[in-house]
Amino acid sequence: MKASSYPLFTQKNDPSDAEIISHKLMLKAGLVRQQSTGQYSFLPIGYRVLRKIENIIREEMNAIGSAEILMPSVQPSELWQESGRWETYGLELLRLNDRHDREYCVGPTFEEIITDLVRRDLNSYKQLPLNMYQISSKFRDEIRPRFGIMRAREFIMKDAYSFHIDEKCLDNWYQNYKHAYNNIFKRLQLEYTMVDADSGNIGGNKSNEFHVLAETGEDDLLIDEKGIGINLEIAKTKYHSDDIKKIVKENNLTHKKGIEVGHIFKLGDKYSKSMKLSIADANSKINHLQMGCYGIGVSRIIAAAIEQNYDESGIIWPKSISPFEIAIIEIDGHKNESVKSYCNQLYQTMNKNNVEVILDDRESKLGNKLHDWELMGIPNMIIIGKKEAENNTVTHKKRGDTEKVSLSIDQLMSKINKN
RNA sequence: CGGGGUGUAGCGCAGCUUGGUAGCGCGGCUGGUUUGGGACCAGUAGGUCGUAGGUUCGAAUCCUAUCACCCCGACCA
Repeated sequence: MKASSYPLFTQKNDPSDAEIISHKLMLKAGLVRQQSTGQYSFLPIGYRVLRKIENIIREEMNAIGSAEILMPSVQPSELWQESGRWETYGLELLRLNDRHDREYCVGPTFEEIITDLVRRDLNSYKQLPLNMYQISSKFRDEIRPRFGIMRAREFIMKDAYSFHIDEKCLDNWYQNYKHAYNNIFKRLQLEYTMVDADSGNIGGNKSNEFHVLAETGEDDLLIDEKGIGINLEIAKTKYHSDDIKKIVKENNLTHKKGIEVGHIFKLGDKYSKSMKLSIADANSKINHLQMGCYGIGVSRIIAAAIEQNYDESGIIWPKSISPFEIAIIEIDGHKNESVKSYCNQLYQTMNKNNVEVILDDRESKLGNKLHDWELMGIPNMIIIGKKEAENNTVTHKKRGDTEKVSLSIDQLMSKINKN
């Protein structure tokens, strides 16, 4: 990509309607723009980050044998009436009618759709277990959306569903997903924790939450040194406050704030029962299927990652989700043909080596360009002017470092390949 | 839904109390001088002041209604 023909939307002034740092920086760095309350468009830089996160999730889902699908987001009321949630889900469910006055809702979650999908096509227990996931927008008509993309009405979620002949199989797969989730959050390079949790409106009897730790988190967590812990809200329902104090002392737990970015549930037969999804097992005994569901707030992870990684200059992306690996910053290329062609050459080399690079060939001053790429959080900046073009070197500056290092192109490439 | 607040140029804001037909900074464009961390000078474009109605000779300003957005709370991934 070349910046001269790539839509960037950085701003110099702080946006007025943002409170928390991630929201401010996402607007300022031009990752998103608000469309209406709780709804955002992803601009090129923001969408690249989203895609990076999606791909990590995809790889780990595929690795445990969960298959990607895509389901329609406008869902008929009949299925929701069958599960009982047409009544119980409340105002958060956005309902609408089509031209024939048939009732629909915009999917906040997809248990009904996938249960219906599976019951139509499942013929034998031998086809089990089934594991499928999708990455798509969900709509929840929140009472009060806030903090930008953190609590949006329309957001991107990965939702996986599993179907099993018995609880033992569900338990195994629950562990598989747990494992995959740990891999995902490790690869995202975020400081996170997994806690026991309540399963809320979704139902079932066992669930775990994954939280990214950040000051601005909305959840209160009690965590030990290994980063394992419990959601305080859940602890309160299970224990008396005196007992909680005792547990905190005995286990040396500390209070931290978390942003919930993942939640996995054992649903049991909640949906298979209400929606009549059953099958004969090896003994010809008819069983309701055991189900699990596994969510990750993909778009929320962007905000969570920023809450955890920023400084006064802007975002500092973990390498795994940075929109670009490297920004080549050309100094006055429009006035200096040798600088321009030298940059171009380096840019081509990087492209050939599959380095995710953007060449800043805009007619703008060095300071402005550096400020932009620091704001956008690009981990590596390569500065090239007359000096570098003449000496066949590059100047490398890492995001967050103050000093700049002069390198040969070979040194630079091997440095990149090492990472 | 209860409480608080804000809508004026692409972004950030002033003007409103005390009505006289809109201004500042940043950004944009043009020209020149600069040039290795947000340059300077000159010029220039861009707003029916959220919307509708009312009061008035005259409304960004006063009154009424309405919409949108932000923050706190209940709720929630």
